[in-house]
Amino acid sequence: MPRARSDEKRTALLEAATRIIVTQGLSAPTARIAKEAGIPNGSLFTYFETKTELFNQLYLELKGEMAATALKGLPAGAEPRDRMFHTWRNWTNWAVTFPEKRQVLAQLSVSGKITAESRTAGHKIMAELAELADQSRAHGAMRNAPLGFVLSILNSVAEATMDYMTQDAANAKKHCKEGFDAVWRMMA
Amino acid sequence: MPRARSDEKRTALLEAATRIIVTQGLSAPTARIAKEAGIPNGSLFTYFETKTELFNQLYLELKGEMAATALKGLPAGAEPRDRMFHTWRNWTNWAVTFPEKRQVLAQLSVSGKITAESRTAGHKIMAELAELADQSRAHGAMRNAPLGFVLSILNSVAEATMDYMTQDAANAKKHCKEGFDAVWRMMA
Amino acid sequence: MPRARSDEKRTALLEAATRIIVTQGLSAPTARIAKEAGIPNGSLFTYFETKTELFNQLYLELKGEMAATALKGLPAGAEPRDRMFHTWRNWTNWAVTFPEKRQVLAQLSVSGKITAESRTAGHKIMAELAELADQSRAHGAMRNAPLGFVLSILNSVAEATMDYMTQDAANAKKHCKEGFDAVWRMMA
Amino acid sequence: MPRARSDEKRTALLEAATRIIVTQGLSAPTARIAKEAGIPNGSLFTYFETKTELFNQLYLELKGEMAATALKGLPAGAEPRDRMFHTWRNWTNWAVTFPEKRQVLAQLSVSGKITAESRTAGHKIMAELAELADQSRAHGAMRNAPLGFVLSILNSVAEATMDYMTQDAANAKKHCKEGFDAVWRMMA
DNA sequence: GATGAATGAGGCTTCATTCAT
DNA sequence: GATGAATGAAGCCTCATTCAT
Repeated sequence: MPRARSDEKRTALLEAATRIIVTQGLSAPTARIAKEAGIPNGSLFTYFETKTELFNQLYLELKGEMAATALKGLPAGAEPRDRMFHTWRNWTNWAVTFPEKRQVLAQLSVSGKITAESRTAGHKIMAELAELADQSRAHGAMRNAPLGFVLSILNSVAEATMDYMTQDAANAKKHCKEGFDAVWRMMA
Repeated sequence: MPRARSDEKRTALLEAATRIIVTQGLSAPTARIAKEAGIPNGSLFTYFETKTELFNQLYLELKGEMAATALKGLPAGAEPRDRMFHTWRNWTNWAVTFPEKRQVLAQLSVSGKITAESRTAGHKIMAELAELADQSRAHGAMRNAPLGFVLSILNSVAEATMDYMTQDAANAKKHCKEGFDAVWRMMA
Repeated sequence: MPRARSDEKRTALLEAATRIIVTQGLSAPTARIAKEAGIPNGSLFTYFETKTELFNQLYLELKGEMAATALKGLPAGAEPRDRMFHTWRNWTNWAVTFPEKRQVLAQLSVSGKITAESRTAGHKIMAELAELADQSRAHGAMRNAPLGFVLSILNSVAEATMDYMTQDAANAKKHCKEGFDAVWRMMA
Repeated sequence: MPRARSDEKRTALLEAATRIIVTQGLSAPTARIAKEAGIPNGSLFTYFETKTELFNQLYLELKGEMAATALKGLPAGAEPRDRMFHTWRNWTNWAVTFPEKRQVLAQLSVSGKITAESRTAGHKIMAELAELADQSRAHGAMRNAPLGFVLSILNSVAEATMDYMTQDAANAKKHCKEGFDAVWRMMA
């Protein structure tokens, strides 16, 4: 694929896709996405070879943004628990602030359209978070469980927490803390 | 007296749908499903008014089977922890034994095609499990958290556990136990 | 076709068809008509071999009712003009009283589903009216025009009059008279 | 620059529709129409959003052509009667020359698929003819009747005349004259 | 490169009619 | 005879992708 000319348009397309997918699902027509981005339908394929390719790039984009947000300002020398909580708070806040992004990421993840390469790349993006989790559980109850399992649980409790924070936004902070405490009890 | 509506065909259709959706996703053609069930395409619509209706009924069917399996043989007088574990084992085993059913249920759940009515009915089906969870956390760390939150976490850890049991079937039993211990630590 | 058992059901079907066709057009499903008549869908075909056959019989039924109403109470010894007006009034009043019947008759007439036999039969039903028209124009301006042409004009002006009477029901009587005067001027 | 929308194809589609509707009625498949126009089935929908939209545009097209033909070469300073007759002759001749167009226009008119907008637009197209009729009846028997009523009658007698001209083409000219005389007697 | 018209395979659903019960 | 489930052909429309301009 030749380097796309305008990065602006690429971004516009990705953002439009997010907005459209939230309301119409993954079966939303590419033409609809292009229109939302203010770009002619045919041009979408100058930026993404296929619809699937668009999905994969969007997946990576969202995952990257999520990870970057989660790890932003991570206190270097702090205790594991504090570092983990810092990340947890950033992470869940991102999800509450951008519920559409989270929802689209979830849809893409189960779509069957995300390639193994994308998933691997996605994991790499989350590597730092994985390391953090590994340190956190190093002396705890799950010290001998497979790390993948721990991460999977961590992730799923995070999802449940985000759900609750979104649903009951007034007490978001409290649910965030509760979720974290639960996770910490479980793994550390 | 005309031919009576055949429950066999309905079931055949539902089972065929499960098999086809696993491999082709929710966008699988209704004609493909009908063919798999050995039934003419038009007849699918005597049993389900629309494709979406088929999805909703399949969702309820699977959820029902899952709940029934989870609660089967629940020891009446036992300790909460034992009752909970009994259920947990049944539940995760069902998922490992019928990975396609689990996968389809997951796909349906995020599809945006499941109506609020179906979701409510689905919750009702899970009511007994909810009660069990409520008793389990009654004196534990999450005694004051909203029950919905607890259930959500319970469910998401179960999902993570099932993933791992399926992935590493040789140690399924161990992962089942680990998952349960983690959950119990969290809520009780 | 064997003589249908119940004339009541036949009539119910014909009346239901009229009601349904008004709102849904001739492409209304036979099942919908049967339902409206309170009769099982398959049974419709006990009374009418095909949908087209139902249309043809309905056509004749409506045409017959229209003609019978138009000629009811025709004063035997009166002047042609009076006889004609009597008929005209009955005719247009029928249309205003049963606009659905008139509309359905119109739809059927242009549908391309009415057989030549039905049309011929329809003309026979209107024969008396034709004779009346023939006498009316016998000494008038159209005395040498083909009778068919005269009838065609008579009919089309009647249609226009009915439209106006229906549209402006408050002055129906006036429009009825105006229409008749116009026709009379034209043919007599 | 992309391919420009081709007016030729649009016209081909409209003409094909006319030909097909004459023989198969309004229920003719869009695919059949596209094929007749030598255009792929999907492309029909780049020119007309829906089948109904195609019908509405065809209706307006035909009505426009009819009106334009009727008023062509209208003698500016002539007597009302002459102006009216000029129009009448053009009008009925058009119908005899293009019986399919007339028939299709009739079918569309009663189809229930023509929107109120289209009808209004159709009336506007006929506005000049309406004015002509208004002048013609200004001092005649129908001077006090609602103009709409007069137009309706004018139109229906025209239809009857066209029928007869088509049916008995050898005497078309005579029937044309007879029809006009009848109308003139009626309104002027 | 940018544009948007063009394509045609394929999907969901409808429905007249038949026929098992 | 009465019933309503069964059938499968067919219709309208959608849409990812291509390509003429």
